[in-house]
Amino acid sequence: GSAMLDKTYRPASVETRQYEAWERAGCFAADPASAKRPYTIMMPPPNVTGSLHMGHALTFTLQDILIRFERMRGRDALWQPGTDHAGIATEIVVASRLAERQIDKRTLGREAFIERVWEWKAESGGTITRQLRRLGASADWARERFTMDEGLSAAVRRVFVTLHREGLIYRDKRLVNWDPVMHTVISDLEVESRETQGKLWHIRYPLEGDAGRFIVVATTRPETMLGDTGVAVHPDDARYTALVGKKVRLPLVGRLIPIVADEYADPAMGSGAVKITPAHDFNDFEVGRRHGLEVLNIFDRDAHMNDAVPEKYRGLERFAARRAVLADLEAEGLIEKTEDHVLMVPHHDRSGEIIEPWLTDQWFCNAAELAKPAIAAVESGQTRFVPRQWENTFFEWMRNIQPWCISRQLWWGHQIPAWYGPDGKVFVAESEAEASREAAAHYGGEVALSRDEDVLDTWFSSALWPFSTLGWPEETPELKRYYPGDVLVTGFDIIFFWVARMMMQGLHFMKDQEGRGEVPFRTVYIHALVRDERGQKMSKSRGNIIDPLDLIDRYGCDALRFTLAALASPGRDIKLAESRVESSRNFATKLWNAARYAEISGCSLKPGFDPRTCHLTVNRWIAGATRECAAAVTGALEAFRFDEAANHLYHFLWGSFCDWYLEFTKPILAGDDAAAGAETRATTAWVLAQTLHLLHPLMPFLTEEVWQQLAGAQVATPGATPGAIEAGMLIVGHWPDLPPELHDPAAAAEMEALIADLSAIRAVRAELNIPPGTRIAAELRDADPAAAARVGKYADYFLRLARVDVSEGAAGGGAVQVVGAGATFVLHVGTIIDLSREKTRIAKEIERFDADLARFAQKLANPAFLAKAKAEVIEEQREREADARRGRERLKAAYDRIAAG
RNA sequence: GGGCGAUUAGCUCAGUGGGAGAGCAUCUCGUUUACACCGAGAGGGUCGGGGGUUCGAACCCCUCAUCGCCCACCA
Repeated sequence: GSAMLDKTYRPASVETRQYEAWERAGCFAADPASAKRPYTIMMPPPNVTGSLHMGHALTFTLQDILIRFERMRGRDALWQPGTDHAGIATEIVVASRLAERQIDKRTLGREAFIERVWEWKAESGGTITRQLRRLGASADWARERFTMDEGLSAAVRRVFVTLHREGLIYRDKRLVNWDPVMHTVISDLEVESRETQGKLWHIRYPLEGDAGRFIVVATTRPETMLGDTGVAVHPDDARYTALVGKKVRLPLVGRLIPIVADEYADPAMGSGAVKITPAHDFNDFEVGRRHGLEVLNIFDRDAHMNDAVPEKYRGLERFAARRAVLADLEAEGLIEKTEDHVLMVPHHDRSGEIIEPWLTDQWFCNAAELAKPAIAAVESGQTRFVPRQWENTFFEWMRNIQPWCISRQLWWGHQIPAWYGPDGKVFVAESEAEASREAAAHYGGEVALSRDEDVLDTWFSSALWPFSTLGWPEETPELKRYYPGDVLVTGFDIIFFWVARMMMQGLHFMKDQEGRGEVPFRTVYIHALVRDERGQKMSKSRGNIIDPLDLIDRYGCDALRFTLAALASPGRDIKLAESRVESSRNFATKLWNAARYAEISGCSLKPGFDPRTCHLTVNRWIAGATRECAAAVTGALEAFRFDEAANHLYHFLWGSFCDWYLEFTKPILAGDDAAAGAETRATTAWVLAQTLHLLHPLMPFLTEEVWQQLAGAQVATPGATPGAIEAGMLIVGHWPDLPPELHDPAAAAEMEALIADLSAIRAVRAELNIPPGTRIAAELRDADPAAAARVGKYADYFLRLARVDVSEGAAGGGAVQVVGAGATFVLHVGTIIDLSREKTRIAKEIERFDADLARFAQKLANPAFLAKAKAEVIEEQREREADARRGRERLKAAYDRIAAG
């Protein structure tokens, strides 16, 4: 063997070394030429300038678990990594870094600014991928992509041009969500409504030609009255029927505007009359359209008043304008009343700025059309969501989807491939040369074209990720082999932003041999968000951020990974408590020491060893338990139950293997029976090896380290890359597929009964404070044959693990009665304990049995139960009642004996 | 306003019709050579309230309460 393992596992020294070894040996690389079945996960590309947070740690841990699991199951695993240029987010970061140095983005100019962004990417772009490596992510880094790579940019242009030709991308003048500080439009999804304490002002609008009479409208945004072009009342509102068709004179402005009847007006709200500002409110826009009202834009792109308003308000920014308007209305006695009012104010989720509905020309994508096949694909199960409930969320949004505004007035991103001729005619093409040719053909000669200055929404390129990363529009072997992906793992917060759009684009552009659209992934696994231990969202402002790298430093990567997996129950947020990570670290140490013990005890893996050939019950038992654990872990991972996989492994390794099996077998290893010793050593090593395999996806570093120190070099793994074979790496090992015959029911029953006996005796000893070192003579009473045989067979276990000598005869003094599995143990404790205390203890236990018996009796005496319950349920209840009765009888006998002295 | 989810031990959470569980924390005992990041034990819960279905409910249905999230045009 190898050098003896250190006393404790030191993650830091192991992690870097193992990771580099894996990468060097090519273990992460997918192999398009392989005969294996492919397995693909597209990594959701993190922001290129980002750094690892707990949400990343969770999502990438889960993905890595799946990738390692399937790789070990013999699949050609591709985990496609990359980063996203994250248009707005990155532009904001770079602009504010420049602002710190008193440099204004706009003064700098477009080209220079973009250069600065590329510099910033070069500087910080490697951070996130370095951190992913520290997390153990086994992604195929040689295939790393960036959404603004030339290849991916070409894919973006091809998609844009194609959809435009198909009429699914078009230019339109509509109200959009405008950020007046960043000077860009954003999509509906990027608007975040925030509850705000505001006021509701009731304003009198004088009726034309009817001096002294008013119609009162209520508004939360009085400054927009300068752009009012109508007042709406409900057609059935009797109060206003006579006024419909009449006009009001707009205060401060003097324009005459009509009163129209529209169902939008809610008679129950305010006065029942509502001012209509079509250019600055989405609802009003629709009302205006229905009644042919003028659309009067009163804001410029900074949300300052423009020349459409009376001179005194021009140039005022929106809140200054509000104050001025209110003051003037007040002065004219036109404010009827003011109420406090809570309203939802739209903000840009990135910049935090208050959004202004504003009328502009933008590029839109006909999402409703693209959504149809995506909806059908989920309905038919071609793509399924796990947990299932998220399909409803997906459907709800997709069935009510609005046109997707895809242009942004930013600089960092894919510039829209559209060029304008002198007369404004647009030429959409994949390159400027192509646009020029088209223009020349159109105009009958060379003309100067100007390119559309806008860039595309970041999510436009992310939507293509499942195929653009594989080389599309080229027909690469990768594209053919790795599309569609198997699983997409992500949080619910980007189902709309990303998942839905990948579905739309994938189905539209990727076709199978029959020409039908192909989904980008078969399964969407949606995980929860990570919160702090009190359930609060982690945020800088709350100061409750837990840095995953900090946890990795202090507890090891495997401890963090195991914790996240164990907490990843479906449909629930993850509240991360550090104590949980500590407990996982302890688990890692436990495994480390079990392996160390195996090494010290000479338990080395025997190639070709088959545990079915074991003779000793204890070995047959643990081999069966290993197979049960393997089956449970495999099933759990197949079902994305990372939590169950973690828990099964925890209990098997710590409980069954360490607490019982290793303790049971110590005397065998120390004993004279060479055959028994050899069998047990081989079994111990075998169980450990299976466990290392099963645990590897969750704790890759520790398991790899232990594997190589204990067994790795001796066991070649067919099918692995040459470097990995040579190194005997666990990462490319074979996932345990253990035969069901390993489970030996008789051996399991015997060992479980033994464990029950020992536990019962230990509990009583502890309860009666019998010193642990005190050996006690014991004899059996009322034993059934199986129990008698078992106790005889395992006398040395009773001695060592429960400190009772079952072979010694009776001695004098007080006796303690312990009910085990099928027998009573009479412990001759001499004068160690107080008999009255023992009587009390037994009486308490009898009470417990009585309570159980009463329940069983009631149930079994119930004719309805006997008539309607399933036969096996009744039988089970009968057996349990019989067990309880036997237990009680033994205790009662014991009690009587004590009472009799 | 609509929708979804949660409510089980002090804390964090498993448990989809038939014996209420785990980890951590607490308490007791113990350093017997893998491990004190350990071992052996113990205490602790009318499973949010109410109603219903059922022979039987933590689990299914209804209802209420509280908390969280998502969507939405309430001026």
